[in-house]
Amino acid sequence: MAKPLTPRARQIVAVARELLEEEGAEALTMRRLGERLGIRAASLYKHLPNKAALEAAIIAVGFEDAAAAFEAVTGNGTEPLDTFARVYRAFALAHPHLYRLMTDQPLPRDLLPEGLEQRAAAPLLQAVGGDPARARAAFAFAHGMVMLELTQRLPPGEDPWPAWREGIAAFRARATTPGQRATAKHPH
Amino acid sequence: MAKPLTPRARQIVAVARELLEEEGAEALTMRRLGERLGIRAASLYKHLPNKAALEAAIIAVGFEDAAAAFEAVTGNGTEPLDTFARVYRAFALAHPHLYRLMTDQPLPRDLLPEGLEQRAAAPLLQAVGGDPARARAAFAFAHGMVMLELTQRLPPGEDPWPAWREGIAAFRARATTPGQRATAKHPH
DNA sequence: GTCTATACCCGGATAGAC
DNA sequence: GTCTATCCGGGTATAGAC
Repeated sequence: MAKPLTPRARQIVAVARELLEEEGAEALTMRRLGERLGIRAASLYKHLPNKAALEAAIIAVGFEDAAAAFEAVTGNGTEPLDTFARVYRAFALAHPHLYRLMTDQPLPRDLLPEGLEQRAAAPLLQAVGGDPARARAAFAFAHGMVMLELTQRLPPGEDPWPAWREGIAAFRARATTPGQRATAKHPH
Repeated sequence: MAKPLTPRARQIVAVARELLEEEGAEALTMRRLGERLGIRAASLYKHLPNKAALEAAIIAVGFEDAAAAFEAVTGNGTEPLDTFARVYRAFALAHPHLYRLMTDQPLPRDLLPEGLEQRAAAPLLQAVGGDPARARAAFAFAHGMVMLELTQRLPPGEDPWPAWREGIAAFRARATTPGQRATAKHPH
């Protein structure tokens, strides 16, 4: 799948990422990208087969960056789920357009390096104790919070952290699924 | 703000919604909409000022439908948060393109009827017991789960319900925010 | 590896006649 | 309230010369 890129192609992808991050998804066109590189849009096709490949390459570096950000803080002694949430949020809000490109559509898995998805997902799975369903639920929460922030769905000017704390606590507090009502387990 | 629509404009919006739901956001153009109505795209501007107004009107009816769906099941005896989750998910998956139009961008609040947002949000606030932070966290979870499903981010072919149950349980189990660790308050 | 030229398609919106 | 004609912009991508 994921064909390796030439050095020149990698450079083009790096500039494309800048363009995306600075001006948004609508600005990411072959023409505008050519402008930034000082060449014509047509010349790009000597380096990348089409726009989908360009986007897939940007997505791939995005996941690599995100995975690296997680790995940089694992095992630093802080509470794992809290740490995950902070790093996840920081990444998304620092790169909103990149984040949306990475999450808005089905992953072009056939154009992505093998194992990249798992690598990026591993820290959360560990943070919630290894249960995949719990990990997915916590991931949905984090993704949802970030999207609400990016789309300005929270009341304007309000601190999002109380909601973040609620979610972090919710996915940390219980050891396993309770049968029905609030019969919280005591840690002992 | 939200100017009232003429009956003809309402009909146009209804057809536009069909077009969106059946063919997706890229298909929602003034030309294609004109085709469905048997008129030219230019004629649409006699009824609606521009495309933004058309989208805002579609969003408004979407929220009205969603609010009605919640209100149809409130107080029917089932567990409130579970009920909310099921109705929320059912709406989003039944109208994926509409759902994304409603959530992908900041709300055009100045073009929407007064109070509509609150009306749609009320059922969840009640379901979590009235705490706004908790409600936002639970909403983020539901929104995130739906988006993961719509963007096919969950492992293909896997049942999403275990993750839904985890989240529902997570936001139901605790009574309030613990100070630091899982020192859940007892309901008394 | 870059260029020019071009094909082909699409979009939102306005003016003015009827 | 509909039409025609039009403006002006944008996009991906290919062919072939240099």
